[in-house]
Amino acid sequence: MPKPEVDPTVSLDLSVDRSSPVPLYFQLSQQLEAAIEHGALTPGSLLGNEIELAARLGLSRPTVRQAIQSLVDKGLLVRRRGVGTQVVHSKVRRPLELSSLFDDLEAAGQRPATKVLVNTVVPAPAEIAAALGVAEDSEVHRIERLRLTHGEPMAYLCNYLPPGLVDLDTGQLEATGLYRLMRAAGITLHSARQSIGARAATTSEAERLGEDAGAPLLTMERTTFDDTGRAVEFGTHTYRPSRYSFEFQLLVRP
Amino acid sequence: MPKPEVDPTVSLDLSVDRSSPVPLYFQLSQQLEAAIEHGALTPGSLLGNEIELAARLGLSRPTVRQAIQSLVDKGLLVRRRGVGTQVVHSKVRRPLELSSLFDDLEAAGQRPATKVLVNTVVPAPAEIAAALGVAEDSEVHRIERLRLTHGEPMAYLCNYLPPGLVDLDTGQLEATGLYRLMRAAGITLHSARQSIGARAATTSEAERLGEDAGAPLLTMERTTFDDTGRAVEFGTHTYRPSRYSFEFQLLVRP
DNA sequence: TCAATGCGTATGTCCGGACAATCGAACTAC
DNA sequence: GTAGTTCGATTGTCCGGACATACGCATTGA
Repeated sequence: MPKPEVDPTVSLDLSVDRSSPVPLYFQLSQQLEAAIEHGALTPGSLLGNEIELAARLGLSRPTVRQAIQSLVDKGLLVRRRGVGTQVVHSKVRRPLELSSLFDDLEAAGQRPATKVLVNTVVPAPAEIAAALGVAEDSEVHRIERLRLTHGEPMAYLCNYLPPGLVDLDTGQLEATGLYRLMRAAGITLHSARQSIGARAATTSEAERLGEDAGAPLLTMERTTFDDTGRAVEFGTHTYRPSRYSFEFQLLVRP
Repeated sequence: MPKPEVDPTVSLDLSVDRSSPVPLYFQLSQQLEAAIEHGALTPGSLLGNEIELAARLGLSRPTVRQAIQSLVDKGLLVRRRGVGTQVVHSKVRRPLELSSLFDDLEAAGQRPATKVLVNTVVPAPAEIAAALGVAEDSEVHRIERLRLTHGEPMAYLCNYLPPGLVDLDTGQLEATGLYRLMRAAGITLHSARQSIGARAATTSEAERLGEDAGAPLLTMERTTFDDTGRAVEFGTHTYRPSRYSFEFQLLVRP
């Protein structure tokens, strides 16, 4: 007969600093997340009821709930009415984020390099104008980049940006990623509409990426919006499927 | 000189039914979402401050905040301290959900058809056993399906499931999607780890999908977890890129 | 033996209030 | 005229309590 699946309640030492400007619920959620990451809270273990937890920390229940809720939203915890809150099993981590290729590679220790092929201003073609929500033939930035790892080309990136948003210095573009430049320019990235497909490489694409003509390529088209809903970037990317694939984690919206 | 970008506060008739079992915050958020979808709340318009809104509806501010917060989480609204809450510009809609190919096609009016090629029980190969978190060579379900639209093959789906979770009737598999069967069996889908790539079709793959050998294929590998973190499904899918691409919307986690 | 009932427990929902932090605009001083 | 300041408006955070609802388990009944 298998053992019962619910681990016992775990008790660990949590504390909050009321003099800190960091919100209390955030302090708590960070400590809980660290405990989960660190293994102090094992998958399946119960978190102990909210009332008692609040009392132990000298917080109110709404504050504790807010901390727990943020972790539920991240997919780290599951609440069950009448049962309690428990840590999700398995190595289900890292929800899907609006990811930057540059950051992804750097996080993977790949030391990405970028070669800027084009950095200019052009009149917007119809399709790009529609995606960015600007007038056709109005001026937009156009940058083309080759992203390399270990000296080998990995992706070809073509991006369009509305004018005046960010200063596109070629040197900076080669040193860091586009998203970092945009964030540094005070743009709050909010959401993106993506489309991922595949197709056979044309001759020029193949040449750029060091593949044979007709080889399969992974393609991605993306329009990125800031927090007011303005389109701030449109890009078409092609990846060498032998060197890159999209990996992400989805959460079901309740 | 351009006009100021912030539209005036919009006032519309909202109401809640206290006798309904539907939570008040949910009633409100649904009405607001409908107003946004319907166009009564135009992009950029301010929602009016929370206090006054609460008073007008006879609700408390926390309840109103909960309603608004749920729409902020969905990406429909933006809060700005000292300014107010406004509707996001643009047609930024539909966040990314853990999607079912079957449902996606049906929503697109494609009338999907499914042909079950294999529906059997096999000893789990090492890779599948690891993904599902079961012992190697323990028994797992294996189903292979061909998904067609307009009589043409569109995708080849190979899935593995742990035993005992859901009753895999071939007739039902041809009539509906796997996720629907799982939900109907009481499984609460929670998250999935996906990997999307591309490669050239092998001879047998090409034959199955009606492509030429060497043609580019879009590939997807997915492990799905339920709300306790158990793996409940592992699948490898191949799509004809001329007939399918992945489209989704990402939200940035604040 | 097995099903129906009741109870404790935990989360879900909701209230009303308080103060802090931040933004934008009007205002003031130079 | 311009720069800095003040101030009103609005969301952000937090409290303490109340009742509703659902789940799991033990008890009871057939």
